Amino acid sequence: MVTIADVAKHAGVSSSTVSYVLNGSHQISETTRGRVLRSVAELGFHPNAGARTLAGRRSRIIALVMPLRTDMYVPVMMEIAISVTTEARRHGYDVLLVTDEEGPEGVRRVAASGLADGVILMDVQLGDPRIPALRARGTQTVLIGLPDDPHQLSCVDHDFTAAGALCADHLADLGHRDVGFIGYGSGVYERHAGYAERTLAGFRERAEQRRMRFLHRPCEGTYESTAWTLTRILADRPGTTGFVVQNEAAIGPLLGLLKAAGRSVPEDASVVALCPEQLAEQHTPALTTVSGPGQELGRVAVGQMIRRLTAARRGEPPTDERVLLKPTLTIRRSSASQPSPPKEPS
Amino acid sequence: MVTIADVAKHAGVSSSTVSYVLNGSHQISETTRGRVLRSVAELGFHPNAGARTLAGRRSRIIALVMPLRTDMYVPVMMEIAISVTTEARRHGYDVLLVTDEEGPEGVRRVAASGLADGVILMDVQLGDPRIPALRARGTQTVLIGLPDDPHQLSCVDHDFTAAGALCADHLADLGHRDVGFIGYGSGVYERHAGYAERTLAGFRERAEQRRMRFLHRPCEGTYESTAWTLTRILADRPGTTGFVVQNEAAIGPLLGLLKAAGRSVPEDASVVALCPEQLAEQHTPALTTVSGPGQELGRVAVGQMIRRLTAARRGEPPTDERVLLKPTLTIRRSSASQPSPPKEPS
DNA sequence: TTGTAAGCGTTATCAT
DNA sequence: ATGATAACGCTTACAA
Repeated sequence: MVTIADVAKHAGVSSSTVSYVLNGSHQISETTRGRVLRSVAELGFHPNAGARTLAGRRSRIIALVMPLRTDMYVPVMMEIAISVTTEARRHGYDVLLVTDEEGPEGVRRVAASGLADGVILMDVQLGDPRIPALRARGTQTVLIGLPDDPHQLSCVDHDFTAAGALCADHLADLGHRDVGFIGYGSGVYERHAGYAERTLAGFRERAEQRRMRFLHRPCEGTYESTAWTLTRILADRPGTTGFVVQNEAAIGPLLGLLKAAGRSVPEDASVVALCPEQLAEQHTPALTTVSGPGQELGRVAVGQMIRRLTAARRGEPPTDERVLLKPTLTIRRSSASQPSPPKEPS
Repeated sequence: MVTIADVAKHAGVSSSTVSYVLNGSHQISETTRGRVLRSVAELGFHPNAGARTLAGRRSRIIALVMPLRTDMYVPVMMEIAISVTTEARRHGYDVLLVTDEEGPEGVRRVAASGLADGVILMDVQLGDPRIPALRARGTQTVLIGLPDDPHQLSCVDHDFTAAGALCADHLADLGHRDVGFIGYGSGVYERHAGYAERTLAGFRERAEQRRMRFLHRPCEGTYESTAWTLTRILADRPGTTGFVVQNEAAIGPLLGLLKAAGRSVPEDASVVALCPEQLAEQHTPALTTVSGPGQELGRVAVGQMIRRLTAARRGEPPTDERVLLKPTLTIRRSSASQPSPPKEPS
């Protein structure tokens, strides 16, 4: 194994000088700097991670905690994991994957052992037990998702409220008066998953402002449950012409069912999907979507973490940032204006 | 921070004794063992990761290298990542997520710095440049996917050949004579992705044995490409009654198109999907599938890695294991026997 | 069975 | 701008 001492000898300097060059922690003359760097390359030196961590009191590792539960859309989680990893690398950090199978003890372990310098938590629940544990330790924490109490941590999430509102606006703009909101399975609402509740709230408020009537129905996403959901909506409000779908799994079934019911999209019914753009073109007709920037979530989270870590190292109090990413409406072919609404008394 | 010395003092023993208890590396009397463990719990001691790594010359971290490219089915990658992580934990290891964005340099860095004790590579390509780098360093390596040269490493994969054969057998058993194989996009075959080629080869061989005729057509998975693929198959072989779909994205479109074409499933056409069980029930009719155990892949890979690491630590040469996981045929409602094949001259 | 002490390879402090 | 040197907290021979 080639050590920093080997490099120092090869370059004819002391090992501290090598360390300075590699960490940029001191001013070093261009001459020696060049010599050191050449030696590093020539010998193929890779600083020992354990020694660095021990001596420097930081691991340059960020822990990313993933939910085991997968009612969240899996490709989205993956996208976040990858963007977190690549962004972390850009800042010289590596990412440790932690599942919450270990529960709160897992994050405690990686934080307390100094394995990770900070923790990014995905899919935060209301009253999440991991958060007090991290706060107590003073561990730098970033949340993807919004907590009840954002004190002492940073967080970033999609602006689901705005996403819901955007759906409502779009359908209202098109002249729809009665719309159905096909949500996630009821379990998701029972756990008070923030993304589901906020989307619905944003939609509800805007729908009311725009004087649309709407029915919200949970849906598990199977063909049968989608059929049942659609049937109920159409039974309760036969005049429904607009649909918002949040459960990705229900999109395919819904389109099939509408066609089967003789309602063609977008002529007789408009569908707006709350889903990643990527899925939009896989359906027929291509879906009008409201979606947030998936990659951005990971990038922003890492940025927040780096800032916290940097501040903490300088002895400054980290800033508790709170970012909501604006969603985008992309109009494709599954939504169209509702040409002749039956006249009704205002 | 509470150190091993604190624990030792609190328990009235030496720090090595604490270490022995925690690592199980020596016989320790039950009495002292109990006392040490109690002190550990009472003080909330978490051994410092950096120090352990430095002194023990191992990090207890396994690097998992994920492909950035996502033409592989994303939920499957996620499933592997999670099963690798949870299984690694059961053996006292953590998992470092590495994307191959850094290229071969990434794995080199992680291995050479001692950040990770071993590397698990997903989605291996023929002639993968990362493998020689790892081999040269003597880094313990496990592949998920089959390499051209399995020398000095272990590997595990689904038995795609068997999966292809299973599809052929099932359709042959049902009496189908003409079948269409709807594959991945042509890019996948051009890169010679092992899983695609092996599935097709297994299917082809068995189909020939069973005297079935078949057409293989690549398919990008969009509705349009699926329509085009189906049209071509039916134009070339109007008598086609069986379909094998490997591209998950094409399943939904295919079912829709068959229905639209007036061919009901399974009465007029059987569909067998090569996909995770999870997807099977989301479609109508529920899909007959041939699928491999997703979780198992991660588990086996970690098992292989642990064995390699253990052997290496003992100075023994690790065994180069090679495991292929048998797929399972699950008959659901999308396949049925072809009742009256038109008589043909044998 | 338990204790002593020598590393492990860096970083950081303090000189120069 | 560079160099000595003392931590950093644990593991592991070796000793007792």
